[in-house]
Amino acid sequence: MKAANAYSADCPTRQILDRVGDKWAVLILLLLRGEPLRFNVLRRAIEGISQKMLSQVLKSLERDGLIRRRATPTVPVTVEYSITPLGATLAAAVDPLRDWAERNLKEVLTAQRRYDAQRKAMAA
Amino acid sequence: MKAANAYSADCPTRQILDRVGDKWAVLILLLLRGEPLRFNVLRRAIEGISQKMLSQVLKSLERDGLIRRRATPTVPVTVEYSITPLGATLAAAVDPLRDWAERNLKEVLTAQRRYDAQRKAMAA
DNA sequence: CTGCATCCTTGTCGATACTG
DNA sequence: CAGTATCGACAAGGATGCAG
Repeated sequence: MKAANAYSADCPTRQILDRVGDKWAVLILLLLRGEPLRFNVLRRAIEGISQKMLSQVLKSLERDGLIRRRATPTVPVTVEYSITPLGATLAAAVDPLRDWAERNLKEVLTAQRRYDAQRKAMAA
Repeated sequence: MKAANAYSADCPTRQILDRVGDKWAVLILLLLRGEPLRFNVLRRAIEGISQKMLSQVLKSLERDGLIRRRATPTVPVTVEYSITPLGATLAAAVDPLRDWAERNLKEVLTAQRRYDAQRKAMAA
């Protein structure tokens, strides 16, 4: 009931959370689930991501074996990113979370307002 | 406006991901699922978290309505954190992710080694 | 025991410019 | 088109000390 279910620094949950914790990574994974996409298509699909971040995260996802990069030597080059079977299983595991977000965001926002209002009242 | 399946900055998925992206928050949520816990118990259960971070994240979780804080006016004061029904549903949504982590961490690590080895070979 | 305030180091990330 | 390189601003996060 206590120390038994502690979370050591190297437990799988924490290692994966470090990656899923990257919001960009998850968004990319979800987008690629539908079909392979090109660099600039992803860039435009994800509002606010910089080209540096996109490049970085794509590389990281490829390293983890979650997506695959395929360059075709046209001029100029075109590069397609696609999800791997492993990546697809992760995306599926993220689905419940996305569903939860859509169903409960409003309630979370309400709780925040309540909390803030109460704190403000106490300050006064 | 954006493409049909783009992720705008204010979509629920991104807002929740910003919170779940906090690895500490998720760990705390999972720990509290079992039973209410005190501050220092949590601190010890989560290897490597600083007291500052713990304090910060707990407050944030409370604000979001995901956990509840209850102080009993003993001397010295003792504080218990417990999960709310809303928080419990989020924890449940995170479960598939934790399962995925445990089942697939090894494969991810393998992919990383493969990737690194290949890059090293190309550098040479 | 449970925190908040302060300082300070470190890393993160956007902006910009340039290459194949 | 698809990146890499560099710089600088900014914020996250650890350490410490103090308070309720």
